[in-house]
Amino acid sequence: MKDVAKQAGVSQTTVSFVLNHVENANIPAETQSRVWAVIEELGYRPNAMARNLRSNRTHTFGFISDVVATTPFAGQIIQGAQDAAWQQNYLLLVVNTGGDQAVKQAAVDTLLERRVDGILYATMYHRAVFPPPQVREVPTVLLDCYVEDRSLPSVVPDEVNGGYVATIALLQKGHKRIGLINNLQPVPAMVGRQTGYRQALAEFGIAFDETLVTKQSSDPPGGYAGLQKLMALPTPPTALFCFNDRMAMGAYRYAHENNLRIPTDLAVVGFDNQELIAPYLEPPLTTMALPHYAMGQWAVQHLLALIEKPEDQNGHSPVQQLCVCPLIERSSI
Amino acid sequence: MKDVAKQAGVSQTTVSFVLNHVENANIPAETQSRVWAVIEELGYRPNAMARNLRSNRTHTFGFISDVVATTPFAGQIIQGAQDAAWQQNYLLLVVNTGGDQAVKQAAVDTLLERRVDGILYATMYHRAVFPPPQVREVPTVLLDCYVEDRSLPSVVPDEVNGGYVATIALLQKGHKRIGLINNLQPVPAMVGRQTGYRQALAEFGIAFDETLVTKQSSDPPGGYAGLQKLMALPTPPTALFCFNDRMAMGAYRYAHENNLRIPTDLAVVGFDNQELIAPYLEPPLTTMALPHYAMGQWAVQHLLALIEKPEDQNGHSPVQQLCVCPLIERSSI
DNA sequence: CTATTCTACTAATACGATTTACTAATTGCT
DNA sequence: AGCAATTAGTAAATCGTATTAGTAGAATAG
Repeated sequence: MKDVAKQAGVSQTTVSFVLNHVENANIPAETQSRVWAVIEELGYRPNAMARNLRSNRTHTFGFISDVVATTPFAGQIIQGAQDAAWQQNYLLLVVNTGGDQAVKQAAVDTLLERRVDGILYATMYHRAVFPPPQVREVPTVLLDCYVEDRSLPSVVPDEVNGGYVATIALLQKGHKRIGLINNLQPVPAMVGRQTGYRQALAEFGIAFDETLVTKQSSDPPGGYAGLQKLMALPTPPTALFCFNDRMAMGAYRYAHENNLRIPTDLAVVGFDNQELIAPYLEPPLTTMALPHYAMGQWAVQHLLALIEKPEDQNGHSPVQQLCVCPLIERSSI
Repeated sequence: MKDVAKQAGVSQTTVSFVLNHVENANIPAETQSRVWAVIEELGYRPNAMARNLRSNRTHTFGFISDVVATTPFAGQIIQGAQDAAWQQNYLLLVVNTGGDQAVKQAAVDTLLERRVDGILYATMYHRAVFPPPQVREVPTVLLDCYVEDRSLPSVVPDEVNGGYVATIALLQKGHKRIGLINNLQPVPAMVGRQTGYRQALAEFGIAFDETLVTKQSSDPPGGYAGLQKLMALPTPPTALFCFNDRMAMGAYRYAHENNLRIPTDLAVVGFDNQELIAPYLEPPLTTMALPHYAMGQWAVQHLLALIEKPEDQNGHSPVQQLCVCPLIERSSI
């Protein structure tokens, strides 16, 4: 910067002013273009560290997650966050902890040392978390997770609505007996989707039949076993809502092996819209998409809002945002 | 730091010395523990920006990629890089360009402004790239990609060996007619794997039969069509090597529909070890894994080497590292 | 007993920006 | 013409650390 100043015949202060487009610095256009020309000529690149040190802003967010970056499930979370951040001239410092509590702690410490302007704390699937307390030293938003006492802002999929929409789609095709192959673990997705399922049934005046829901491991074998069990019922279902696409994959297998035609004999809707599975099943699977990209975006935008106008926050309890899961229609219902 | 110094009754310099475990500073153990105690007490956290500014090292690498973070294909690349970096006290600043050249340019500029110690330039799949020339201002390694003139170090999968190993696995089971459903685009993976396939055949004294290789789109329909074509041959193959698991998925479908039992009537080996597909096909698919994690690790380690001892590099042309693809044995051969 | 080395520190500077407070020259207004 | 306001800048302080060059006193060597 000193060199630029010398070469342009101005002070270093002036260079800083033109570089930052300072409004009331009264630098005439002519001088400005002279400075810019020298900047170009010397290939000057401002030093972000010095700038950050002085202005006490890094334009960087920490992105902490268990294993998000790794999995085929939630890469879009990062993508959404990154895109939104990039648009506002922010960058993401990502660290995957692998679920290790000590690493989580160390990660938060490192990020705070580096003076990130905020923290995104993400998980691979929707669940409760217990982040290290230091995250509260800086604006933080939870991504695809939440704390029990809701003392931090969070964004998660609207599981209830997801279950509702999926079931409604089946009901609208005239189905009256709809099986639900749910997850074993009582995670929010499992509980929420079943709630939505019941809401939809109620809306169509159909009584909830406990025998139509079965809990299985959340993989293809689970889906296979689930459908097997449901088809053994006195009045088997004509439609099926699976907790996820992998289970739907197993259900498909059972259907094929037992000459059940999809969607004629059995309509199927999945969940997750797994890009490697759903479109390629035979027939292509109708399923609910998780709004990973949108959640990532929302998290960054909210973080920015918290930073720009913290006063908006005053008095309100931290936002707990729900993102809707869109129905992806293919050919299985 | 000043506050710590005051409270501990020493100079700021001394605090800095104990903080950094400076060897020949002759700070007696007693003073050191006094300082540490105050650090603890005040909850002092060093300011990385100031430190970086002074020492001109950020302990940060830029990770630029087209869409790596996003895809279910290569998330492990990031994971490997991140783990290796974390171990050496480095963090990753990731930016996904979405393949846009202007964004790529801007990304490099931003990272250089932030004075990253090095750049990792990654792609979703093995191919040639043309990174912005400024990456050369700082140590850079190409990840899962390379430049035509080999003027930058790179690490990519050993495609030839991969094709070779896959084919050998089939040959060792006694197969003599092995079909190859390859990709349409002449990418390194397509060319390399076919080369390996031919090498393996040659080693077993089997003549290359052009009619046994077909090029198809790299998705399940492509695999389906490919197998269909091969089975129409006068002497159809008894084994099949697919360019990837998704094509193998399509081949499976054709096999099932035509009462070809796997592996009895037809042995199949895929490529990619796609975690959502390969283990869940019926029977589980034997396939080649891409060494994404290992490549990410290697890239970071090489970057560190370039930084620590740049002199090792003198005279040598940039390393072009190949990583072997391990065979993942399941039940399809 | 003096000269040297060692121990345990500290003062001051530099890293590369941003920002505040100031000034000299010009312009505007009555 | 005389004073205020505006224009076009600049000097200097500051952000929080690392590091160099030193220093006062104690220990050791000759």
